[in-house]
Amino acid sequence: MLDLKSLREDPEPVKTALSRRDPALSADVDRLLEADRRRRELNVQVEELRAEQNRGSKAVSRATPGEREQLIASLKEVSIRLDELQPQLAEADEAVTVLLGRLPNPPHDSVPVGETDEDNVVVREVGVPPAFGFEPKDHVDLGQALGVLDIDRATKVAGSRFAYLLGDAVWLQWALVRYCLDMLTPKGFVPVIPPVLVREEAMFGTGFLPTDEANIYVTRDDELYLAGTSEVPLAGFHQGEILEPGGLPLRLVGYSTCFRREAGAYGKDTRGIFRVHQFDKVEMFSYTMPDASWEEHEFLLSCEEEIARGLGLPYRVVNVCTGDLGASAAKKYDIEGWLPGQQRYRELTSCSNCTDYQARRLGTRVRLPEANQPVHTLNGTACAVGRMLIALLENHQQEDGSVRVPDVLHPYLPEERRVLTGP
RNA sequence: GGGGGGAUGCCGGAGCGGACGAACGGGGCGGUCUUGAAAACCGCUGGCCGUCGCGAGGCGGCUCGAGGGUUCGAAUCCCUCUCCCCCCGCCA
Repeated sequence: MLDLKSLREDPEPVKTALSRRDPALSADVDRLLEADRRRRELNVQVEELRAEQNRGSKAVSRATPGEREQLIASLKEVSIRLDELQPQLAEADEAVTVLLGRLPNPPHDSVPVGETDEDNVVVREVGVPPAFGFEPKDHVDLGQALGVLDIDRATKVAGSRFAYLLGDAVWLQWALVRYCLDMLTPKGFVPVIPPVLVREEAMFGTGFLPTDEANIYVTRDDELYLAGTSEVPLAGFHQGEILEPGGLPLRLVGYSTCFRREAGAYGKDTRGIFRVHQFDKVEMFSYTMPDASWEEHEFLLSCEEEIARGLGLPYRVVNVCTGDLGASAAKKYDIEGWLPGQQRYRELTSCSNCTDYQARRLGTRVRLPEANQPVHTLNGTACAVGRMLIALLENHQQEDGSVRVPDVLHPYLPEERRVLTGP
């Protein structure tokens, strides 16, 4: 959510920045400012009446019985006028809230303008795609042959875009999770297993509602939403709280199952487990001082790269373009890993600086001498297990169909599971 | 699922229609005293919004779990919702 006060004072920079996402947003800002003007106008009138009412009420309590009746009669007038104005104010208020809630975070100047992921800008490439002396298989062929992946049965039980992970893939998942936690906790991240069913406030606060409503599962009887990422419950953790500056930056690393409807992705990535409705993910989340988030953003990215490098994956870092940014992000880096099965780089992680956008919606502030301010929030994928399994299987496959597990995971695996050889 | 009790400021806890933004205690901050500290004493100490002012700040509104209602006036009365606690049932 934007800061309405500063937007009033100087709308142009925000309009310019938002236009880089979508030129139509400039007009939305104008509509918002108009609604805000009306709201404040009514607000002044209502507050004046209320002040009169408050003064009058005190007078009533002090008045003699004789004066009382007349005073009450004149206050009744005030009360009636308030009854007329208040619904108008409520309406104006609602208009402002809706318009404000729909505006996305203005992108940072360094974000490239573009419409789709095709327009993302490559920041750097790290590692070299492996040269196989044979035709590399994709993760579906590898996984099924190794007996660690069963998609057909998942389709029978749950429908498309689901999978069973079996045997060594399960061990591998625990190893990946431990590897990430062991790397991140010394950097100050506190491990968290959060709720994955959340209320509307958390979904709104993180910016997934209203924009991404179509991609969120909702429970029918309890009005709870299934989180598509633990970013949601991790951001909601300090909802409505005022944090002390000494406690920042505050770093959490969540582990949770994630649920996504993938509406609008029909026909896209239908093979395998690249895009599924349910997967497990280790997610970093930071709360920072308002002036420290850009530094933290680079830090989170460096953590992601450390993990990818440790696992021996060739990857590139891309600066995600305006059209591909989520509503709450001011800037986002994706790490795209090389997938030999697809012969291209695909998104493995993403890392967003949401600046004060989520914090303002969530009411998470930091106590400062002049005035309390919204903190900045950031999130970054440490390991999306499903996609990481794809990358590991495809990059570390050998001619005989076996897969070598990277050394960094060996401490977490029994010796016989350090090379996947299948049944 | 059935029955009962609650939700007040950073924390504890009073108030149960009229000077209540809220007693009292604790904590925190500042000061006096002290070589320093403790103790004692004194003072300060919620959030949000609007408005005026270049500014320090002034004025006003809202806020006693949330939203409605009654009333000239609600922390206090009524309704709905949310959450917490206790008992019974069920249960990983």
